[in-house]
Amino acid sequence: MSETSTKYNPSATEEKWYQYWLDNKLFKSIPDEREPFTIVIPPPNVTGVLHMGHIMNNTIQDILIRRARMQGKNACWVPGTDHASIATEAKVVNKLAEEGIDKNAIGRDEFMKHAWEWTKKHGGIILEQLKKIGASCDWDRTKFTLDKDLSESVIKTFINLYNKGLIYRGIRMVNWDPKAKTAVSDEEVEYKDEQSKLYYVKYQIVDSNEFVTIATTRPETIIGDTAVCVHPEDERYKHLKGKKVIIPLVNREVPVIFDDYIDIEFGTGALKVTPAHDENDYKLGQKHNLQVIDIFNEDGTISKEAGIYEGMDRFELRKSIIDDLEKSGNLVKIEDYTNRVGYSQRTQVPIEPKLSMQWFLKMEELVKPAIENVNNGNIKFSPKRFVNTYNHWLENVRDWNISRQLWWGHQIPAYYIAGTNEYVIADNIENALKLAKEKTHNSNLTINDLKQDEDVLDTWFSSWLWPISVFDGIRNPDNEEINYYYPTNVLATGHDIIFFWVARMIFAGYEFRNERPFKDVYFTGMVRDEKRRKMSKQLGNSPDPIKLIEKYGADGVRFGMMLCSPAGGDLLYNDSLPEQGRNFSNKIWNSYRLIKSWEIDETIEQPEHSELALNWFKNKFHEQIKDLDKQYDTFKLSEALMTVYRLFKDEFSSWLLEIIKPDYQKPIDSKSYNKLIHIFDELLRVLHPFMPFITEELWQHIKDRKNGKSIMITEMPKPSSFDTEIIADFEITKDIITQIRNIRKEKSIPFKTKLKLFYKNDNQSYNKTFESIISRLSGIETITKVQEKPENVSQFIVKKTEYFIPLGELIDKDAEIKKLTEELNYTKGFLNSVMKKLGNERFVNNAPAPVIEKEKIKQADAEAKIKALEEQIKNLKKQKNSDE
RNA sequence: GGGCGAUUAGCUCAGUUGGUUCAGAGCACUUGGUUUACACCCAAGGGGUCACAGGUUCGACUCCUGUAUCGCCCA
Repeated sequence: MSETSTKYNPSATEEKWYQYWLDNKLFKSIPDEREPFTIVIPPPNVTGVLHMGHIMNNTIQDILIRRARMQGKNACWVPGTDHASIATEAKVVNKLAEEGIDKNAIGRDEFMKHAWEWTKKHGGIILEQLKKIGASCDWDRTKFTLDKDLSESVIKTFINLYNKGLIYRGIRMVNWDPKAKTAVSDEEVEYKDEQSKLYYVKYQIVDSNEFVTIATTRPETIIGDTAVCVHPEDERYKHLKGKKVIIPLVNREVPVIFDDYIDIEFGTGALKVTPAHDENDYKLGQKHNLQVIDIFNEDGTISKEAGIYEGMDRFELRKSIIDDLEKSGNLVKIEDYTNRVGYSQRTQVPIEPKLSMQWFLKMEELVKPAIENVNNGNIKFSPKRFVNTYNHWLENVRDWNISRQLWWGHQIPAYYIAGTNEYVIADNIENALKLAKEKTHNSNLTINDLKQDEDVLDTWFSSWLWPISVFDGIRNPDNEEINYYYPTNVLATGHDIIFFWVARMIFAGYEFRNERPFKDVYFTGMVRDEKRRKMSKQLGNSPDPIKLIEKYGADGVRFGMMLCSPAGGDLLYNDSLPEQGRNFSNKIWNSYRLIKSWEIDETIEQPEHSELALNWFKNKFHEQIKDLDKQYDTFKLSEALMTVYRLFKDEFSSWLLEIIKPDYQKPIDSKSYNKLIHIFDELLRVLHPFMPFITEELWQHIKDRKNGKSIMITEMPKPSSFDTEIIADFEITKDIITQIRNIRKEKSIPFKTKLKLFYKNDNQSYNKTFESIISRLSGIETITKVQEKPENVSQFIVKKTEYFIPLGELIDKDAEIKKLTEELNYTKGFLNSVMKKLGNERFVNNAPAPVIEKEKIKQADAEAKIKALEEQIKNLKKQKNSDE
């Protein structure tokens, strides 16, 4: 690209360098003697598209992996995708529906063909998009959770856990998604507050004209009622002991039962009991031996068992049944009521609690090492507070429903034996047959007598193995790769999947490797818009990341995402973020242009100011990268970026370059130039993890680089010792320069007009080191020490030194007096507060000596300053009077 | 209903074991600038009773208790 353009053009360089990195296999990792640094990507849904959350999450991972690589570690970032059972199946079902094809009509095998076709067509797009932001994944390692090796790992794991007695099959109350027609886990249910109604319905008591009134939010389920329950202590209902009531409409007689589970205060104190469709009712049903009537089909329509309303939709039923209850005179009243309704996370339809035959994984023992090792710090969470959430969940976790009534996924390796109630668990049908023959003692069985379970495993039952299975550590537990790369170093993921994924990976790690899966977990927040709303397609508030990259450059977008994403906190996105990133890219670009524009002259001496400034910057640089390392190590990446940003923009561009910059059309000495190039090189390296493309582009430009070389594999600058005094002195120098610039501005004195600077200080603390820099940056021709203040000067004080700039007639004495008086008053107030502290006997007696010492220094400084200010004001007033 | 966390400048956030590098950063804002690297720029500046009320302490943004508001997780 043209080096003369004042604007950096990202699109021209990004593709070039990404391809260069790929061509030179710079992302590739194979085990060697170096220390490994491993990250496994949170696998996005295979048919998903990149959104802002992915950008943030993967930028973080890329920053960490690029830094590790530059620290000489063997950095390995494993990419891949997740088959996302329910989400992908839903997409394929929809697509087929549009073509008029019904899933069940075509059957499992045919459906799977369509699903694979869909996956091949849409799969992997997201990985291509990740390349656009510069993700340095080892693409040769790309995995998919339905790959042969990963699938075998899942099946092997299932068999292993089954044989250990940790997996069982049984009828349980599950969260039923009537749209996807599958059970979902507790974690896949989202609860929402809803304005609904509380219906009061009266049930007639058998052999009586009396009624009992119950309150319910779900009148439609009364057709599945098998009891009415009241509290044993409730005086209102004691006479109902041993009685039965008649369910309206269905006219079934059911018992009145007594249980202290009932909340006497709620509604009428009488509860209808529907064991098939409510968790608590189910428990009551078991306790009191109640009949269970499942009134719903798997699609949410009314079942034959209900007796009436068969085939009606559940929402239709609610309307009908209210009408019917009203007609029959059983509806007493309706009240407004707010209750929480569970929705399926995937399909967003209300969940129906339903009894169903499912496979479960026992959690109790499995989670113990997971709790222990997070709490003892073997696995660190950033931010720490997520440990509480994590503990709370694990301590109350219920058995994991791992079966799904879907086809897209790992089919459960259970084989039912025809003519029996037996089944066997095996990795393939041949082995299943062997086991079946043993189990039944029937050697005549054939494959045709076996039928594999129709269900597939929960998607998370494959992703919980991800850090192990991508290195084939399940099938070959002692292979070189798993031994080298595992445990991984950092997991960077959203806190919304702490239970779904993070916790499960942790206990999987201990169960299958007896080792943590990662050392650190960095939880990211969610990307929201400025109004804190979630990014969503419906709201249209989610920008297309690819368009952003085109507009602001990948580096600009990365910069913007990292500018303010505290661990665990949400990122409020708006376009000014990548805009800042783009502006910064441009700043870097122009710094390079400036340096490259200079002609180098070997013969000229290095000016003093350049030597001093370069030496100062070296110290400043090491001070800053020490902070930087600390920020990285504590995962404060936004702060780390800010450190680098300010180091480059303020210290390097605004101070160092301004000092070094030769006069117009003059050459630069070669010594300064070479040092500056070295500094620029180091800055680019420090910047590289955040902004990989522009840093590569410029790194390749500043010197001749051999083909195949890359900033990616250079060494990250390491902090070394630095001189704090030089840094502090330079800060004072900046202060002086700023004061002089202010005087110029106040008096409208152009920079070209040279000024003289005088200073007066009675003590010896004055440091002359940076005088040449003061001269250069503030247009001062001489700096002279004086014993007495000269006349007609503008003045200021930095530390204990007074400075004067003679301005002749430009001096407005009244304004000077006013300025000085304001400062005097402030300093007096300050001294006052210090004296108050020192006058407090209890402070002097109790505070530690260094603290008191500091206060005394403050006192002395303030007193000296007050004295000087008073002197100055007095003199000015005297001069003013003599003028008049 | 239970738990966790927050409340600091107009906005988004830092503030590490109580004490002058503790009231900070970036953006935004105001003012000035045709200083030939960059207006996607430079320089300077204003702006906060650290949610509120108590307490501990010589001393509290920091520790404790309570109140209010908000957010998240779980039932």
